[in-house]
Amino acid sequence: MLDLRLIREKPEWVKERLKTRGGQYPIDKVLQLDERRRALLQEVEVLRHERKEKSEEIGRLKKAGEISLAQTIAEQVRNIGDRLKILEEELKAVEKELFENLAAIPNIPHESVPYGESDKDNVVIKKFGDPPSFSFQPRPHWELGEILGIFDFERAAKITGSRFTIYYREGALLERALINFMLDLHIKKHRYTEVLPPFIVNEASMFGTGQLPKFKEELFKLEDWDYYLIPTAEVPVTNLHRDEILPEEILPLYYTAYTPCFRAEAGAHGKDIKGIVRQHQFNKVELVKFVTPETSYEELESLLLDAEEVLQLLELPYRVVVLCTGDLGFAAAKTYDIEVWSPGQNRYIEISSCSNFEDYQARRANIRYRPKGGGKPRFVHTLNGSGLAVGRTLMALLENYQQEDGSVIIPKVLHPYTGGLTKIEPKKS
RNA sequence: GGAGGAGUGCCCGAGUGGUCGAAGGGGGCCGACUCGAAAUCGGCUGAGGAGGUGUUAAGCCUCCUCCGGGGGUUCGAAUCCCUCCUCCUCCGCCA
Repeated sequence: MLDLRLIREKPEWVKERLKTRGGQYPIDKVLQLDERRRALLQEVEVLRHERKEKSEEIGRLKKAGEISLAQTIAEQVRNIGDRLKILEEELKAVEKELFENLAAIPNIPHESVPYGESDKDNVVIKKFGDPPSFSFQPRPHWELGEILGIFDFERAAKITGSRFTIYYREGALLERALINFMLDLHIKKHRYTEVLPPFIVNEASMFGTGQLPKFKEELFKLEDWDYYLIPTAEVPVTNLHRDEILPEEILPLYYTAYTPCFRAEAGAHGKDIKGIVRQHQFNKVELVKFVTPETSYEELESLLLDAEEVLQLLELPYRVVVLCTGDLGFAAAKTYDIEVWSPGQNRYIEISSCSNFEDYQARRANIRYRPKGGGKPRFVHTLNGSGLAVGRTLMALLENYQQEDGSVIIPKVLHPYTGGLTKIEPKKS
């Protein structure tokens, strides 16, 4: 949520900055409702004050035994009450509409974000490693999965439906190894605090991070409950501190969480239908930070490096792009995507998204901190990034470490997590 | 799932229709005492919003809202009624 005061004071600047995202946002509507709200509020407050004073007067008169005078005044106050009721209802309606419109406005892109209309305008800012060269035609991971006997899409479709996968043996082991490897790296080396949150959250949490109300069609909702399956650990972890005032001394807070993620993938028909790239359920290790406003852009850079290190240690080639204004997510002010190289599909595929939300989520979720030495609470800045999407990491690992016979070498850093397994051999059958 | 009990400020805790944004205590901050500290004494110490003053600052002033959430009764609600949520105790069930 944007600061209403900012919109009130610099409407033209806000409009101009939001124009870079493309799309239409109800700034004028907000301004108009804000004005109406304040006019009504003043009227209401005058009446409330009058009612309060007269009610107190009645109390005094009754105590003094002036019953009939008290009744006369009570009659007057009833009239005030009737008028108030009408005005308060109108005020409430205006506030609701104002809130809804304000909540529909996305975050303002940071000034360092390049202008652009779509993902084609994103800018590559760094590359790590070179795509490996193969003496044979590298296979996509779903073919390797077949050879190795570690994926089962058919039975997953039977049990649930499309876009679900079953992992067997080394596939399941490797997924588990990757989760533990990533968590250990972030916990021990990068000093994040491990969290294992609920995978189902309520509506207020979804609102806090910006998934609701606008992106409902991308979520799985539990029938007859106002509960949703999380699309990312960002939701429960950022909402850890919803409606809290944190002492500045404990900032910055770093959290890492492994969770499954559930996404409806509405509007993705026909996209990435093969393999494990786009699933309704996938595993992810997430990084979340709560920081002071002054440090949030440095924190974004270090968050990105923390995520990148996973790929560096796995020796998987990747590049980092900065999302342009037109491709930026709703709540983000700036986002870096990490894209890993897929030899089997001959393209870079997004494996992490690291964003600074500034105070946009903090305002929606009411997450503040008390400055050192006291003073008014201020909104924190929140950040998060994948560290990393586990399924896609497994995909990259299979494709980049594949051998001609379909076997796959397991990189050294994972050996402590695979019980000594160093290579996956083709299934004998 | 059934039966009871409870939710008040940073924490504990009083308040059951009128001047209560809320006694008292703890904690924290400031000051006095002290070479310094402890103890003691004094003062200050919730959040949000609207308006005024001020350089669209700090500060100051006036007012409104908030005693788990929402709704209602009343001239007036922390206090009465309804409803939802959360926590605790007992029973049942269960991994």
